Amino acid sequence: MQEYDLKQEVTDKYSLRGRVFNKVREDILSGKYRENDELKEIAIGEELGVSRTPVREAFRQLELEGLIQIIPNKGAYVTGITMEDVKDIYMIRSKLEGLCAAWACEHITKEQLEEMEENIYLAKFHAERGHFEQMSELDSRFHEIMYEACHSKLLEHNLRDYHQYVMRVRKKTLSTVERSIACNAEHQGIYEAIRDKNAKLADELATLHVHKAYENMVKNGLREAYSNE
Amino acid sequence: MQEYDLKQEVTDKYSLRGRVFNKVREDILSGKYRENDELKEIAIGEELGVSRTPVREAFRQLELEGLIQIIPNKGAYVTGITMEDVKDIYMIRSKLEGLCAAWACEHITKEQLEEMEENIYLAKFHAERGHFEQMSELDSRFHEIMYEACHSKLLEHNLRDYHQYVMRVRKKTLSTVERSIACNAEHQGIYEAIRDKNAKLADELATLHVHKAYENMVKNGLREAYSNE
DNA sequence: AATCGTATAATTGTATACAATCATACGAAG
DNA sequence: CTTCGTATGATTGTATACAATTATACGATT
Repeated sequence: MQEYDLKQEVTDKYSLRGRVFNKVREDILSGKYRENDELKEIAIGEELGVSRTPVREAFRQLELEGLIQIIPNKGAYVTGITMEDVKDIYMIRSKLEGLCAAWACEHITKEQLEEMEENIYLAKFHAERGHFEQMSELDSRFHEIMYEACHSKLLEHNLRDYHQYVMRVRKKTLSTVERSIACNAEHQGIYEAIRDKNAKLADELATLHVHKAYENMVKNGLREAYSNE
Repeated sequence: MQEYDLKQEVTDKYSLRGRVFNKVREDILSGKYRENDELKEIAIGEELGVSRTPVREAFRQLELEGLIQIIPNKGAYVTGITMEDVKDIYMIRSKLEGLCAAWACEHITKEQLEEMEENIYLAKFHAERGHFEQMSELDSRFHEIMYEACHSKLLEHNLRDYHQYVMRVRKKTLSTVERSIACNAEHQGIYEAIRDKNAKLADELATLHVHKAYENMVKNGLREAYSNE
């Protein structure tokens, strides 16, 4: 698993296609490209200093991820994520994170448990002080540990994808001290359940955690969080 | 949504890349290519009478689907699906099909409900007579209707992907008269719950349905079902 | 003035040529 | 006999050329 990720990283770093893929993906998720924007192979290629070939290959991947839609002989158009999609993703994630937490009970390693504990400890510090950048990082990492610990490459892949999708939105959901503290407390609960090998509880708490995150986002105004400022 | 599917169909039919993608995907899922087989661009290209360019683009998509792994400057290797993966997929699907059924309660159309009813009626006929080919078709279609009816392009896409993944295995799970009849009865239950807008029940029944399918598969010997005869 | 058709430009689809990287085989040195 | 290094071949990565398709503009016709 680490091996695969390593390879992937190498690919992304050293192949032009990987660089194009990551760049365009980033630009779509960050909002640089907006819905229905047309992505032209030559333009993207020139911007990154590569020819059309790696751009095209990257486009095919982006299409499969659902970030762009390619109409044959016509062009590539940014699909974007609607508010409906965001809601759907949170609902799907709540189910899958529950499954993930339950599976993690069986497969998590001592090292992963220790990293979780450290993560929560550090997050407590930053949560109280409103260090939202660090909180976002720590939150991402907490979930990432769980994805790795569930020991299912399919579930891990699936959850990581969705996580990326809503990354931009998710950052905003941690932008209050109250939510940061509550979020970290929920992490603590999930951690303890996994540590105690209580799969049922871990499932419930992780499911609830994602629900809470979504509710908080809605409360704070999904519209503003979602639109590009 | 139909529009997208139509476009996709057109792409697959008329573009070389689409043809290559479908062909290789089919060959992997059908077991023609086995795990760790190396797929060479030139060989695949010659086999289908196309150049390397569309082959490479198809490979990038297959990589993202997780069906092959591309090692930079080395080659493309078939990943295959392990028995562990199959189990994971069924567990994931059981959760997501539940969600799908629940959402379908809100969004299903009269036409879709009618097609479900017809599907179940026809399946009863074939189930009792052991027409497994038709049963497999009908079963796929029943779930497909649900995917469309849930009105979430993300969930629909996700479930369809997994469905394809285990298609080959799934066919075998319907290879007894007893299971065919039980399966159809479960469909009937799900249909009625959706028809009555009982989301909670629909969720439970759909979740259980996938679990039952998996249990049946295990009982009938997952090993034989999975290996290539 | 409006509409249709054609010509031109722009863009994507595919094939091929070349560069870079990796695997293999063979021979020399120890 | 083993091992290392080099050379050769095979394969992938990228760029570019050409073909096919689509969009646009302009003029002719009604």
